[in-house]
Amino acid sequence: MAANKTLAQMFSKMANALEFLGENPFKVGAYRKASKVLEDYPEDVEEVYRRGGAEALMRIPGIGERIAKKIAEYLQTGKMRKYEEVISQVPEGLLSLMEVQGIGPKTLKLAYDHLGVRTPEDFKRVLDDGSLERLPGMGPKKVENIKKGLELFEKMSERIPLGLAYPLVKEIVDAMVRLPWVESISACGSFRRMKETVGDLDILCTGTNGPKIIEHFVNLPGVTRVLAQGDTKGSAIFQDRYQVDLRVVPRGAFGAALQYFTGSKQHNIHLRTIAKGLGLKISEYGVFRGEKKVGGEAEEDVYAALGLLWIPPELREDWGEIEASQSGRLPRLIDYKEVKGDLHVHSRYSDGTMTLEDLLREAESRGWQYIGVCDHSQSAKYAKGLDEKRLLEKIEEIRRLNQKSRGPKLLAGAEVDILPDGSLDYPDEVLKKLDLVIAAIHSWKKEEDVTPRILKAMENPHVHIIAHPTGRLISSREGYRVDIDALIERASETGTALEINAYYDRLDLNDINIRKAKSKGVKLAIGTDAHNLGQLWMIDLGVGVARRGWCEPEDVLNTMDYEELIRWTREKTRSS
DNA sequence: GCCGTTTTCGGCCCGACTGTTTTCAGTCG
Repeated sequence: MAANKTLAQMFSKMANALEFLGENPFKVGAYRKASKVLEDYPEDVEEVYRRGGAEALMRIPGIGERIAKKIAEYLQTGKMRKYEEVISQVPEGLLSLMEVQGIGPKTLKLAYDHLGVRTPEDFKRVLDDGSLERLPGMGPKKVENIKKGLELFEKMSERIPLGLAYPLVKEIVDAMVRLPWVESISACGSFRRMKETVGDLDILCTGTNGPKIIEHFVNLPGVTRVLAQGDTKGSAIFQDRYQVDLRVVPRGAFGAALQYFTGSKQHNIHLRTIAKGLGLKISEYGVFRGEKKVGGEAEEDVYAALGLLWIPPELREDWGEIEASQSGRLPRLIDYKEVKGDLHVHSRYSDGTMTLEDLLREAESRGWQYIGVCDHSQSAKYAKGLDEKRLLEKIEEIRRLNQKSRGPKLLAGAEVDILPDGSLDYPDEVLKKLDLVIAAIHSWKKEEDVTPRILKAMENPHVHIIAHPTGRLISSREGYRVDIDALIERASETGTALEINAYYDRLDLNDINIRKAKSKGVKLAIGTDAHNLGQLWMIDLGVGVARRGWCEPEDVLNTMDYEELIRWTREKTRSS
């Protein structure tokens, strides 16, 4: 998939450069769209091209004849003449400033033409020495705004893992909903879509006293800086890191505004295009036919006006959900409440802090039927992996507790290392005694392709699930080298489930790969990988990405009852 | 540059906000 990312970056840079050069804005938009599409495209374009040439590339939405040709040129020669030509006309470093709030192509061009600005350093200089301020169309306020934007950019340039923002947003919403003036409130944006990382956090509410609501908001505990405070909009930085915007809208427009601010941008553009064809206009204020408002209080209005079924936020990426809604083929997504247990946690036996009793109590309070206790295996020394003797002790304790428990049960499990030769870290006689076996790669050599190891592990009938299949960490590492398509294929053949590791920094598999796996009939298993009680809530993150991957209840093991699940594991072992 | 049950040409989502202007340009979401 490396080519997808590289090409996406090239087209994005070209879009910026062309915009700077004053090209037709729609051409700029076309490149930008192509970039976006490639970035999210679930298949390797190199593969698409190999299979069907430029023709096949053109079947990707947003890729036409010209861009397909450019992609083909790049894949064949490793170069793209048009790219080099365009980039050579602009100072590359300067354009990176376009990511800063308040700086756009026109401002950069102005500084470039009049002041000879060529680098970000040049730009900062003319910002400080007053020469930018004196140019036509500029002024003290604009300069001040750009300075603020730069400061903010340097401090918070990276996107935030969803799981870090999640508790904060819940807390803010909980605090706000208690105010007497607030009627309804909801987070929106990529947060509501459960995207694995989020940028700004947007919260929307209706109420009777906008100024009061905003005032309360910017004074919440945790606010370290107030960026804006008006009658209907407030913006604040929490904990020196999270920018949260709150908007108050009229009750009659709540649905339209929620739809609008939830996005994604591509999804909304697509909807508006359809609306236009029907002689309707959709905005954050409602659905309009001419001057007449025909809907907007509920989000469903917006979709209904276009002849569409309401689309769950997690699907709104313009990945085919609009077409699915049109034809009545939207998936019946797994619901957050349908999960009956967690399939991957660590107890005190290995490197967790929870006792087995803690886990039973936690399961009970969550209304779960089971928790899979999957401690590390013997070669995971760093994580206090269990040797066979300790493992047998653990199994015994679980059996004893289960007999006493009239409510939830624990599954005697293990997260077994896949050794360098693809064999497992316990012999089959031991694996046989477990309810649940999750196999995982935890150590690999740099540059090593671990695909053969995982494929071999899947041949073992005792393995039920492959843990965190790609090994990526959202904030810090790309993951090991692995052919995910081959994994999915073999998982499908052997009936092995793939994990959706719900730990906030993993979310592995991710949405795109989940959707691929689902389409091949592979079962998914959600596990939080929790090591303490404060991490089990992340199961919701796992369900969120499962929903983003179009999962229905029957695609996910965690929707099974306890007996059903045990039956599935035994069946899996027997039939492989 | 893309795209087509309104078009192979002529559209392309669209409104708010801000600041700099006296009617609009740039930027954002």
